[in-house]
Amino acid sequence: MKKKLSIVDIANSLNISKTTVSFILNGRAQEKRISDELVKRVLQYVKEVGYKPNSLAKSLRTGKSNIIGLLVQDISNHFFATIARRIEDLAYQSGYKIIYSSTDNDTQKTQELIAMFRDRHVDGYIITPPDNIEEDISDLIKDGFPVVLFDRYLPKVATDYVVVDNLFSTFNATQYLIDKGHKNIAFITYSSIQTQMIERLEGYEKAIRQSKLKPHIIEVDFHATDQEILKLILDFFESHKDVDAILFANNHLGKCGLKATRKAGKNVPGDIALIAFDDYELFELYTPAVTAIAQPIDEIADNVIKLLMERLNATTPEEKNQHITLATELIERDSSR
Amino acid sequence: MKKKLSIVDIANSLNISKTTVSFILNGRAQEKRISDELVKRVLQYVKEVGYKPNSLAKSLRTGKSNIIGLLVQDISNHFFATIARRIEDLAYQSGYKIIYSSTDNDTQKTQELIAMFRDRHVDGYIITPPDNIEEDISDLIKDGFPVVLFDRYLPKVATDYVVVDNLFSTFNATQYLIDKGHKNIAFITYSSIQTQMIERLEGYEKAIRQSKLKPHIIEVDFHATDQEILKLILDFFESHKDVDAILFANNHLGKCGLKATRKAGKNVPGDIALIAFDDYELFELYTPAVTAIAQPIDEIADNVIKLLMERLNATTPEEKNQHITLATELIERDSSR
DNA sequence: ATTATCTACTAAACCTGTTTAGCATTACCA
DNA sequence: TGGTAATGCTAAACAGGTTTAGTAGATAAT
Repeated sequence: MKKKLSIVDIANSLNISKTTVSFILNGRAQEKRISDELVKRVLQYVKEVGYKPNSLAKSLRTGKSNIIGLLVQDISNHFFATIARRIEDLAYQSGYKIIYSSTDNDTQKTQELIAMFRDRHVDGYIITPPDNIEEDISDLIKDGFPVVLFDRYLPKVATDYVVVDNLFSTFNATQYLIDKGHKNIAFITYSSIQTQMIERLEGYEKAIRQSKLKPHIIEVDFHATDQEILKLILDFFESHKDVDAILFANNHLGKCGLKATRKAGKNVPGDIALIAFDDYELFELYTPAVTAIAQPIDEIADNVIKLLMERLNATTPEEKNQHITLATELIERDSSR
Repeated sequence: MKKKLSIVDIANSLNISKTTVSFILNGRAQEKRISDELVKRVLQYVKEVGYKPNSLAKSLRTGKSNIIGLLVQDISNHFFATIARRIEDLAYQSGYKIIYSSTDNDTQKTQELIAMFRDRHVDGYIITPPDNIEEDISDLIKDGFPVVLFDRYLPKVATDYVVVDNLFSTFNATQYLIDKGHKNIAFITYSSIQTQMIERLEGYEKAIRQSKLKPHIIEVDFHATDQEILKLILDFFESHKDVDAILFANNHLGKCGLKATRKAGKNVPGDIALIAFDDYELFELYTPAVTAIAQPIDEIADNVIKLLMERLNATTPEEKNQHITLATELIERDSSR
């Protein structure tokens, strides 16, 4: 095991001060009037022996880490995993590393994770905020950390965010079902105060209201197991035999919905039409293929990173916040034809 | 913004030395003969003002970080995402945080990531190794870092690992198809020198050989796109009309296989029976439901963490390595009936 | 000749903890 | 009473970088 070299070793080997080495390695040679000849000699030697500065020491002194903290609701969920993956790649290209973790929508866990990230001197934050986290996020911002939210935002917190046009998406999907002649359209969602969920509900309600139809809303507890969700939906089928279409507020509910319709022996779309929010391969390959509201995953990731990089590279803290709302796409498939 | 407290602030406020504070906070009060009265006073005050030691400074001095580096092939793949999620939870319970990243099976990227992890003073490593990474992993081990591999292992590197019984799994699945009367069973895999892939191929070949059947093996390049894989399979269907069963070497190939059989208009399992390695919800919900070799995801994660924790807590470096091989389960569904 | 300016560096402080070595007191013992 | 041991705590070194403040010597300006 070759012992790791330190900047002092480099300085000693070249008989110069570690200050000089530090200046050169940080590109401040010109500014500090280090001769070109010495710069070349140091760079050459450093390359030769493969010296890499200890980033802990660096972070300790500078307060910067070149690390971005990414907090998603659940990394094992396809939507978040894919976005996380792309964010990771993009950040990497800009010289940043990512630390990520799942919040589980658990406020306390999120608080602990934020504390850990702060402690680790993370440079910026990308977060899908759980409930009641406003204060912690505000503190981050107050303390000058760049924060970008996505998927949802916090109305009471002024910060950058990237979301999709949830209200229009469900309005449009519901209208689509109405246009197909469906009269009893149900909406299955989580009971949540998060913006994306509220907006999706509003979009549904707006379309239903406009057409003077009767709303059917099932709210599922966020911590309900798949079994419980399944049972809830099956019970709903029992008590609402007239429902002829369902809109699911996210991919997980959609998946449970598929299980439920199958178990109930419903013919899709003959007996009942289905539309899910957030497309993924299951909906594409399922028989019959499921109509879905596809979120622009790559675009979301691209914009999140773009906003964060702008803030990280800004010399003065930008005062006004940027809010990006992206369009979704209704992908029509067999389940709603 | 309240400025972050340092151990010096604590010491000054209490008019004692920061050494004393450090000893107390690290539970070395008894050993260092600090009076119980003072211990109580310090602990009380620290709690009161909410002081948390700066972990960067701590890591810099001690060389320990309470962070585990997790390198999986692709975090957006369901199998890895789920394992990563569970590993994260388990590590968290033991007081460790996880930094994870995707290797993409790219050797150079993996080397860079390992360098970054080392640099960040990560305490231990969990890795699904790509090709040609033997030397880097050996270096880690030589330098005393706990390393646990999973999903595959490196025959030339002596370390702990957790894998499944790949050979038996595919042997068993192939035999299952043979018992059903299939005569022309194909195996679709990646051209890979990784142990898990080699073993899966061997299991298939062994069963085919025992029954004196003719092997049909398609090897797909790891970097092939879904489109290319699809085309390859469709071409294979064209040129091998007699094939009546396919075993896929992993979930992604299985997914492409579903698309292919659908596109080719094949009746499953009438025309052709399918079995996929590595179960997930798509296979469960697809019509017809796909028979799959289910890996014990939770058990894999549990054992990986168990092995790593044993090494992390060991006072002396354990000489002999532990190799854990877990059983898979063949989940019979419609696609092979 | 003296002062100012510039060049090319560097010593020492700093970031925030941990760890080593050691220093007063008091207690104990012969 | 003098020597040893135990008690209770601390100063300073250390981890490995960055940054501030400054220095020695050469050149230019007054």
